[in-house]
Amino acid sequence: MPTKIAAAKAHRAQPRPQARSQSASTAIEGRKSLVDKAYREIRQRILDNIYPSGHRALEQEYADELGLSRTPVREALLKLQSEGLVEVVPRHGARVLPVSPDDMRDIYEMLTAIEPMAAEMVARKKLPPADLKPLIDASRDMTAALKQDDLDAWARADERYHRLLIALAGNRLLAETVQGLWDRAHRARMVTLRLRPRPVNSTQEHNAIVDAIRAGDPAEAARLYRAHRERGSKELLALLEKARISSL
Amino acid sequence: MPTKIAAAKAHRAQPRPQARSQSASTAIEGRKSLVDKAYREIRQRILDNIYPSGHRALEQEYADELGLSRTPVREALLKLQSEGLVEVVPRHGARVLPVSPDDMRDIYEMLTAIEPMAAEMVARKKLPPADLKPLIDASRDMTAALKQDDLDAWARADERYHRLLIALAGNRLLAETVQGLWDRAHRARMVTLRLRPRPVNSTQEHNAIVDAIRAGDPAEAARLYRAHRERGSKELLALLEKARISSL
DNA sequence: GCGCGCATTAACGTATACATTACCGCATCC
DNA sequence: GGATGCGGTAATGTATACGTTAATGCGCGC
Repeated sequence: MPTKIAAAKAHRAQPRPQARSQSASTAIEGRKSLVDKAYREIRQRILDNIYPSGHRALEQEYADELGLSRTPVREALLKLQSEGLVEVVPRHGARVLPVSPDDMRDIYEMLTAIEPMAAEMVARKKLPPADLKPLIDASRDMTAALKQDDLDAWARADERYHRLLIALAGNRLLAETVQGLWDRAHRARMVTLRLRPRPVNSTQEHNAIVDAIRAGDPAEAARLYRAHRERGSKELLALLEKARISSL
Repeated sequence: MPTKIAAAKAHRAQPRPQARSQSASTAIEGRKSLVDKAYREIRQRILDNIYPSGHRALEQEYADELGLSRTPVREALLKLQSEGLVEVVPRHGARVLPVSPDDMRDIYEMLTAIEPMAAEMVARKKLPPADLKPLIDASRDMTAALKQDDLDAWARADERYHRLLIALAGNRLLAETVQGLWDRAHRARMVTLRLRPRPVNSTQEHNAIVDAIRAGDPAEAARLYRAHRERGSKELLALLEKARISSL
């Protein structure tokens, strides 16, 4: 076997010196992989609009921003692409995908199909009240947030409510699919949150759905949830249209 | 800028000499990326049962079999994981995911939620008969295949029917989601195809759904489709249970 | 004889090296 | 003036290097 000599070469990228072994510093808390860190960080920045719709950057640029090498960043971007949040274009970097009203319509059609089914399944289980407690809490938090005009808190409780409900259905595939759809629609929801009247209807509807579930009435739970989704969807799309928003 | 010297070092891994530049040999035909090659090859081997359900191998082993390095293989495996075909377990390699009856239940619950919605949307469109022609053809092919006891042809026409119907709904997200679900369930469907009575009901139900769509009756189309899915799902799961099939 | 802990090792996660190649600008030609 | 082709450059895709760590087996203590 020939001895391999890697000759010294000038290279394009500036020699970013990088602390390699940081095991002593981050002791317990930072246990996750760097792929995961990159994934979560980039995802969060997209959802928080730090990387706004259309934002585009090269793999190396994301890597520099996060203090990582390209490898984990690349894997994270591929995952985000599979979830529909970014688009990786070979020589142009990864672009944060805009969401058009048409996209929103598609997303809400899917949610209108899936979420009522989840509610139906939960109602059919006739769960003990203890299991429904977190759902009821979320519902109550929505009411409270609304009373204080804290729209962000309201939105958080809303998301929590839906996430809990979906989880109770006991179908992981369904839960993950719905979560992905919510992620895609997140920015649009945040924008329209302040363009629309106070979400009093939504909050009442959530309570009604919980009631139907507690009563063990699957058909009614599904019907109410579907009505909830259809109303919300219609309002949202009308808002986008009225505000002449062509993409978010 | 400091000149960087990479010193020659001994390394643990045996030096698997690898033809690096093969641009002259594979001129035109092999245009795809190696990630894509790995992805397609591994996927095909899974579908062809060359890598049967439960098959497990290390990244390096897949790489050796395909004559690639770990990098593209790893990306391909991650993609296959996101599609639900394999599971990557950190120190145990990538395992071809068995599909359990529980998995089938989850998949069919999703389909039961989504597909009736698609039928409803199609019915609401009141499409001209010409657009429904392919659907009707597929339906007719199913009847014909059944008459000839050609179960494979029947299954193909069945898949075609559903794919067409889904496509007519005009929601790409929905279509892709459903297609992914069908793919996951494919192996199970193929196995049970010959364990069950001739699918006479299915075929009739398909015709009824087309009729409802032609009549422009969304509620009825959805109702029929849902009934179709629920019956099919129940039959399939009962079969798996009776045959004591714990995974496929 | 059994279980616990340490050493060994190999698989992975990550960083880095490097060849290829698409893209961009510029110069030349029509 | 505009199109076209060429060279330079930079971004990617892939290979490889390498540190960390989980799994495994063995020895020692009980």
